[in-house]
Amino acid sequence: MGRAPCCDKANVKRGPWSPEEDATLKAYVESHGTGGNWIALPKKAGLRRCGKSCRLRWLNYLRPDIKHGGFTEEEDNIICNLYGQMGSRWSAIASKLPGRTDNDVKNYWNTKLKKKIMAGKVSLKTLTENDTLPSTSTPLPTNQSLKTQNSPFNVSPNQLALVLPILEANDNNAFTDNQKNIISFDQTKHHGLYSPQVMHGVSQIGASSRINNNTNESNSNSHMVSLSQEGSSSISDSSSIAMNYNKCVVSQPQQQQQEQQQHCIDESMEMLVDFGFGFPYDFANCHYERVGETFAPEWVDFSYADIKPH
DNA sequence: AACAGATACAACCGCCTACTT
DNA sequence: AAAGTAGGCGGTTGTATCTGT
Repeated sequence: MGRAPCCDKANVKRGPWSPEEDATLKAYVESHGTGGNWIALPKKAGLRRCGKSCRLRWLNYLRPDIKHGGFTEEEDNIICNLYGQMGSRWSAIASKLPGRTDNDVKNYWNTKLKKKIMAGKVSLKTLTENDTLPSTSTPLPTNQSLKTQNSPFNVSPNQLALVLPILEANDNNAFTDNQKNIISFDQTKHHGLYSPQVMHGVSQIGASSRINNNTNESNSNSHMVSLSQEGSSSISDSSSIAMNYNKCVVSQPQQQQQEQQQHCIDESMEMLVDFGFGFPYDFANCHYERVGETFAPEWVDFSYADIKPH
């Protein structure tokens, strides 16, 4: 049984607010305050609206100090920097922008700012090894700790995305039928889509061998992307877990090639994972190299951020 | 002028958390 | 301590408006 609804949906008005409703709510809140109880407020104010709806209307639209539209360049930069540091914590980001609401910032990001970044008009702060992660996250595990990680359940959600593929790496059946509702896209056609500003390089889990997909041993350039939203026409930022199973060559530094040649050709997993950071950190392309019986992450390439299928 | 598709943004939904009983 | 509840939040949807054909 689900949770009880906050109001009687059949008897409350929904949809856009009329000027009269706005005036009623504004007058009531200005003269009485919210009373610390939004659920009871609409009845007291004489509105046929859900309390949550009233709260949202007040906070996002009617509050006297609200600014609408016309984000400045300075605000763009603040949003980009904060997003780079904390991801899609819109409320926290909006709190640094006087007069802006979380909804406003979120909409602005989704409809305009993201495109500006992709066009290279605004740069996004890139995490480096010296940067700290958002305070709500524990640091990403080191390469070593990931390799020996047995249980994903004592780590943060951000880490979970990194650990899950290891557990499921050998098991294509770990994915549900819905997840196998797959769009394939060609890496070679998307490799140049991202702007230089959008995260590429190697994550904190450490750099090592890079996998060369352009060799004959590489059996496919086709990556499989599972959708979390059936029927969606594009991969959303929050789509999670995609996979491809490849046989490919691991490039090694010249001097090591001869002695390690027998290890150079190996099976690897490549995965698109959701780190929970939101764009552009989603869709890191994780490469996993077989180590003994398990797969261990070798490097993470963020260059696939925000790719779209064709 | 009419239509289709894209865009912007307001509003809703449902989950999570903190607080109260 | 457990259960119930409201507030807060991020993700998603609905719809009005804009733009291109």
